[in-house]
Amino acid sequence: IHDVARQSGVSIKTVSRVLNREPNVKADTRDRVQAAVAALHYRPNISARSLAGSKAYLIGVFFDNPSPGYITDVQLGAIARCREEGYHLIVEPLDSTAADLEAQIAPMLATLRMDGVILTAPVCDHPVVLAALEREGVPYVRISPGGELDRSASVGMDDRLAAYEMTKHLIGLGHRDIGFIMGHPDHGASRARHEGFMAAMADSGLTVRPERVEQGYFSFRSGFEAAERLLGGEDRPTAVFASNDDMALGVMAVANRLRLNVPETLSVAGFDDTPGAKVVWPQLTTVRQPIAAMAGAATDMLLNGISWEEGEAPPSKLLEFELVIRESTGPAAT
Amino acid sequence: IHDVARQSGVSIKTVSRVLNREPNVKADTRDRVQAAVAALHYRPNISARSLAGSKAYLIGVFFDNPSPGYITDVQLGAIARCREEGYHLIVEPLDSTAADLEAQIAPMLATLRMDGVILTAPVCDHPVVLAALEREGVPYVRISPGGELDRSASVGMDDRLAAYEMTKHLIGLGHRDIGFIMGHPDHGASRARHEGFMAAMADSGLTVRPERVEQGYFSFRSGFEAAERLLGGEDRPTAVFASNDDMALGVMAVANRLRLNVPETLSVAGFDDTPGAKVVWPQLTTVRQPIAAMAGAATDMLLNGISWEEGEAPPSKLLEFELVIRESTGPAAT
DNA sequence: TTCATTCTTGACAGCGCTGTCTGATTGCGT
DNA sequence: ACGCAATCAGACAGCGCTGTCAAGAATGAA
Repeated sequence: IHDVARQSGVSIKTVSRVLNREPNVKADTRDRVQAAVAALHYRPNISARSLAGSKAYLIGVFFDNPSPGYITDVQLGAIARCREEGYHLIVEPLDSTAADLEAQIAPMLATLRMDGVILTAPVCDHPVVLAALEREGVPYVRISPGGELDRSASVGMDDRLAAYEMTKHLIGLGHRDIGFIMGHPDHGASRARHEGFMAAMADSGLTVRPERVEQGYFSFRSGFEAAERLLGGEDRPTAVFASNDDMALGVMAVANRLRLNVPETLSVAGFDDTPGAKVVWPQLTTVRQPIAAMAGAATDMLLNGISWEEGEAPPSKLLEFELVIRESTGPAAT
Repeated sequence: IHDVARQSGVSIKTVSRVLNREPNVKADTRDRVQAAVAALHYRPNISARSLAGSKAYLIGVFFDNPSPGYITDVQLGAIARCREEGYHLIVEPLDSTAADLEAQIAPMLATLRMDGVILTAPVCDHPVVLAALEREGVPYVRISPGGELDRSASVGMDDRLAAYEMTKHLIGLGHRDIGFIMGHPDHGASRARHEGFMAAMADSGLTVRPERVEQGYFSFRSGFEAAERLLGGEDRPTAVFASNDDMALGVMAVANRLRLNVPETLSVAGFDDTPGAKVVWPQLTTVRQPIAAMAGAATDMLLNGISWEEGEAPPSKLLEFELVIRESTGPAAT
């Protein structure tokens, strides 16, 4: 507080200056102030700072019930960057199906005056949420948005390419008849993954029978049910590629029940590399998303200030994914 | 802001009074103010409130890398209560093995001046964390603490009884030779669960051979390795009770690999009822912890103010658990 | 009716910082 | 030496609320 100013023999404004790393402070005075700060264990009060200044030192993370592993990773990635800059993370789960979404979010935005918010699927594509954010003038960056890429900054990965490569991996193993389980239609990544799958099949001269593509919803149960339809009869694919791990786990469960050996009789591939992927036997071949890194990059954008010219594309960043080949995929049965 | 006061023809102090539900405001004026608030979409600024007043409207959640499902549930449970009171949740992952833990936490406590923090295992038993909290005078409540129950308020469940009942369930199924995998020694619940197991065995006149109790660390891998030791030889138990689901999943993986049918040849029981429990086949018999409810109760305590007389026990709340009997346990092979 | 008591409201200071502006000092070219 | 620009430091107001206190209105008892 003022004690620091007194102890180092400067005005409180100068203390404020060194705390905020403002220019035009002699190295000598800066050192004196920093010494006093350390000696007195002084810590600026965040409320006072945000009231007086323009920054709130708060970053928000909005999500709606995606997998726990996903959101934990996002939080960890974001926090790591926040810490370095003295920011803190506010988490706000949203119910995107609620009728009063607007009423939930608008007051929060107004009271908190956060410096930015990170949006994950599916709220990152929810028009009400985006509109509220824009109206309140809160910068936001979306992680893996499903569309309107030029509406805001975003970070993500090339879901299409990842699905393409995974499909190619399966084809390389000799699979010709591959089942695919789509993700939740509200998640933008679902479409990209589906496209990647279709493209890889087409590029390899393989046709996909319509009944080999099932709609899923990213949940274990939906994967389970889709797999029952896919694998129930005599005429079944030799591999199934599910749009996320939870659904792939559902496929494994069905395979187990049907006594189809994985990977000898049936190969199974997932997407996301959630902790669950290593928890089954055999362990799941999947795609590793750099979730924490994406959240970190999003935080960086927010912290550094995002802005772009009218008519130009907003900043966006595509991070590298990685195919994780484990035991659940193998050569096609001949 | 002031507009509300003007529009409703009262002073800004009166507006503040109705906003804070203070007594001694005529119903008539209150209605007028509320109408103006609604009309103007006025939302009080949280920084100004906490700077001027004594509340920060912020609750913290500290955790160190427990399972994602667990911390997500905690957050959800806490947020639900926070929302009703206009509070917000700050999440702070901690690295309890870091040497500079103190340096991480003290500044944060001082700058944020949170109204309370919720501690989960294992940080809820970390002396440095507790000391820092007490020094800064920040109220905290611990979820499932491992000891020093009279040091702070806490909420939890009866881990010992739950383990006791699960063991009885296994015994009731005819199992006499049961393996047990202990949890992480740093987590307080581990000891209670172990005790419950031992007590149930003893009460049923069963002896536990030392080699039937393995040390685990709550991770899938540790469960996997413990299970390899437990099930590797010819002389194996007919059931394994793991101290949490992740380890139980490890047991299932080993069973799968060893071609031991679950539950015909081997029964497996877990603890926690994480999402993963339903994701394996057969689905896991486990104990459901009311995690969100515990976090909600903890939040309630913080919001209502916790205090207790010197010499008395601090408030604490034990919530109900539930045995979830699914397919992974069955009659002992005869 | 009168006075004491309670209820209801407003004026005002100030929470702990930062933004702005102004003054003091320094450096450098000539 | 002098002047001008660049650099550094301080005074001061005020961010948007709440706490305190005191004044005015209403109520009830005598």
